[in-house]
Amino acid sequence: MSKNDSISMSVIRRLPRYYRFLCELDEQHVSRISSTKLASIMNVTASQVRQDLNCFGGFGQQGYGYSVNQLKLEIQKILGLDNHYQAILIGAGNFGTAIAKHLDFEKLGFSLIGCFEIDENKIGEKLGELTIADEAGLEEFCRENHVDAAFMCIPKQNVENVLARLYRIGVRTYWNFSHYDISAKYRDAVVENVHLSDNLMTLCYRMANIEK
Amino acid sequence: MSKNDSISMSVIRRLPRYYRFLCELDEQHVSRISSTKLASIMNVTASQVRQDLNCFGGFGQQGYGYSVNQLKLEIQKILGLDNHYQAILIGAGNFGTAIAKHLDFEKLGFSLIGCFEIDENKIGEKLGELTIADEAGLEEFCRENHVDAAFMCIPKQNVENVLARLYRIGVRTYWNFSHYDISAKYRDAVVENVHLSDNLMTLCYRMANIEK
DNA sequence: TAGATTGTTAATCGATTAACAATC
DNA sequence: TAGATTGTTAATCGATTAACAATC
Repeated sequence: MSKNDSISMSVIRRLPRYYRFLCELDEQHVSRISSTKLASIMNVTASQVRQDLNCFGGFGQQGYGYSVNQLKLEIQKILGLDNHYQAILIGAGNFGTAIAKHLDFEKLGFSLIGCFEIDENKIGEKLGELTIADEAGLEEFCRENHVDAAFMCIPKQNVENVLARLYRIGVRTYWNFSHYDISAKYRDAVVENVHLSDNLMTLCYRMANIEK
Repeated sequence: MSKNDSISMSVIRRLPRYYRFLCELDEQHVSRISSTKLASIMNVTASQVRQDLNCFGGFGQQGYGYSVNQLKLEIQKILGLDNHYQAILIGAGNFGTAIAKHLDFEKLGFSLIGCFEIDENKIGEKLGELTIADEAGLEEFCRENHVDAAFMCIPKQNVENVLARLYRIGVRTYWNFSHYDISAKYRDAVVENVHLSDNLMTLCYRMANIEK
């Protein structure tokens, strides 16, 4: 709605960060903030704050600034965090478990409704509210439940098989922790990759090339 | 060395991805590749590949392309992956454990030499080769061992305390999984953040705004 | 030599910052 | 009204892409 018209990815990827800072300010009962102050807290320019927010509409008020709570809610709506996209976890290893236990999916736009494993020893165990299910039952589950997204927490070599099955049955949005290149195989898939080792290599580079 | 002169972060952050693809090609015994082919595999432009690589020197050969193995080794060297930066893990919860078990630090420029926890139930347990130690012994450990970096895998509210202690004793490079804003507090710290929930929110946005 | 492909310069595109008129 | 601060346009900066001469 409002101004939209395909916002650039640079802006989108900054939104969660705005959201985090606004949530904090809100918790601290700060009711209004200027772009200058917000920018200084976030260590960006005030221009950028105003430009970014204005992609979606005029949330501020001249001479006053922005209402923290209102702006927070606006960004929440823009990000779609009020959704409950039904997601399943593929792989209940250390990573899958960590994610399931530590992220509050309901506040991030998702509901975790299933969890699948190949390791027989884990099948049947509890993971929070969920019972870890046999990956063999994946298709059946997806037929009986509407599944919007899959969180891929399995090693690269196991991705190809499950991915093909998920794609075939219509699950085409993935949060991918593996190094399997999902987008290369399925051009129309919506994929967000988390490449931890890439991130660590960047840290290594920076250590090896101590910045000015 | 060679051409350096402060390479832009956009280029740096692409290096790990080049590295991954080159490692794969190398494993598949592909010995040479042109910028055009590499670009098509990686779904980027050939121009970008050549520009990026040329930031560091002329690794290719006109009319021939690039030697996969040589290029891989060059990038490895540029990223500093041959280092063994001594790192400690702060927090042996689900995340810390997942990271410690799944990442091959030695191939990423690091050696994990210690692991600290506050939870008494976990202290003394094994985590791979390491024994989980009492966080109280952090300073002593850092005095006895050279520590280059800390992997922060503890909840936000616990970061402030440990961080101050780490900083005081001279550990100023952090791989940060928490939402604590390390750079705001310590401007000279070298920090790489992994904000999983930010990433998931971005996925949510994309689902809520299904792209063209 | 002819063909291929790099290294590199120049052109384009997009993102960030600065400036300021509008307005609360 | 005067002061503050936005929304928005224009200027700058940086990153990406295109083009092509150099050269293997």
